Amino acid sequence: MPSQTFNNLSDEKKQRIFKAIYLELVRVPFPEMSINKIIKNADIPRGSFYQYFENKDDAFDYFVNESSKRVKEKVIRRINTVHGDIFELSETVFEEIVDIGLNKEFMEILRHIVPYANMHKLQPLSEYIENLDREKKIEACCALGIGNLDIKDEEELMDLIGVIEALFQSALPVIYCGERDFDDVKIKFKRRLNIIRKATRKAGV
Amino acid sequence: MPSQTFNNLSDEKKQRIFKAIYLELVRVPFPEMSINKIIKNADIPRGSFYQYFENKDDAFDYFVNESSKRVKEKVIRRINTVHGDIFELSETVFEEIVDIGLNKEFMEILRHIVPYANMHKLQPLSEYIENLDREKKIEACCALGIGNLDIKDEEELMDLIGVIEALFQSALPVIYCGERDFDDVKIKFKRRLNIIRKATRKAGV
DNA sequence: AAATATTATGACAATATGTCATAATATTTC
DNA sequence: GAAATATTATGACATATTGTCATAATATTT
Repeated sequence: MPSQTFNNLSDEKKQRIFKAIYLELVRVPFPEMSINKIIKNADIPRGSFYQYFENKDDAFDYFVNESSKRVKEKVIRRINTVHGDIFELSETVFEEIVDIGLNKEFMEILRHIVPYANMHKLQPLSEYIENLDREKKIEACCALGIGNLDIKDEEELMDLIGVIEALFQSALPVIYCGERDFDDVKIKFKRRLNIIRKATRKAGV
Repeated sequence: MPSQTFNNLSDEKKQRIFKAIYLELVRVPFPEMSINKIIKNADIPRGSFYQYFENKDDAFDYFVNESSKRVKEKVIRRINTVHGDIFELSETVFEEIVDIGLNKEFMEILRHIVPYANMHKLQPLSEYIENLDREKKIEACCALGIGNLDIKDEEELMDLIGVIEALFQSALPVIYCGERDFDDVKIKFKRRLNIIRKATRKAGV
């Protein structure tokens, strides 16, 4: 974790450092990420870097967390627009993420990050749900349309979300690691999602 | 990919180098893996290493491929012992893999490898099935008990296997990255697996 | 045995990382 | 508002790492 010293920094400086790491990770994959290049990009002395971060991993962690925050927020906001169907939500979000691949710079940085990032950080939905309090949780379940599904309790809900997120996890690297046919990836994801959909369909509906 | 020069090497030497990489990856996670330590372990000069492998990644790739070969073979053999139930097969294999975590050295090396390995290489079943010829494929489907499931064609079969492998992918890092309660992990996997099982149950059975 | 191809070798340049003593700046205390 | 204390900044340095390359050793072919 970044040090308290780092957290105390002005937003401008923090932003500058974030941008510097970003630039470096557009250039090379994480294992080749150079602290020298980062401090040069951010225009801070070497010693400062080590006052802010424990080491390379720490800086990378910070960067991934910070970035995943933004994705997470996007998904959370989306929950309330695609009302009442967790599967439709998943499909939409997946397609959006795939389409990010159309942006060359984004594609490149994801290719340089995803294989090295702790996958847990890329599971925004379950983390979000788990951290809600009871009342908010029920609200979220409504928004996700859980009521229409054959799901008994909270445990089953988390399982369902876990399975869907596993599908994300398994499908995304395919793109960031070379697959060119985005439509095919989308269709494949949809088919797999349908298996889960089928499993949670209420009898007689 | 390792060079032809490397492939031409005697089995003894190849084995020595494999072991040297193994030792290094027991010591530290992939990003800190030191070529210096490897050549010292393997007792080969620096120049040789670079004659065998392009770079660090290349050596790591070789190591992961070589290792995954063994897991793959184990799974393939298992297909023919656990007859007629792909879900039971999955469950058994999963439990076995989790129990590997009981061996401290294994636990450590997996922790140092899994997060950095290309996950595709850890999907032995779909790769195996896809590479079979028509006749052998039907045979394998029988062994896996596909006939008892609500599956129409080859595409649906590959989807099913894909989903199950996604569950593996998503569950395993949990162990190798710190989770201590192995039983809980197994139960969670089983529950998720049951969702898929439910989805592929033939109507009226 | 000469010629050719393959493999082995380790010194080297270039670059990296993490440490540390010290300087600069803020903040608190009296 | 000056002294004392805490926080942050700084860059030289020791140490380590990577990938290259010219050359030596060994195998194989002619």
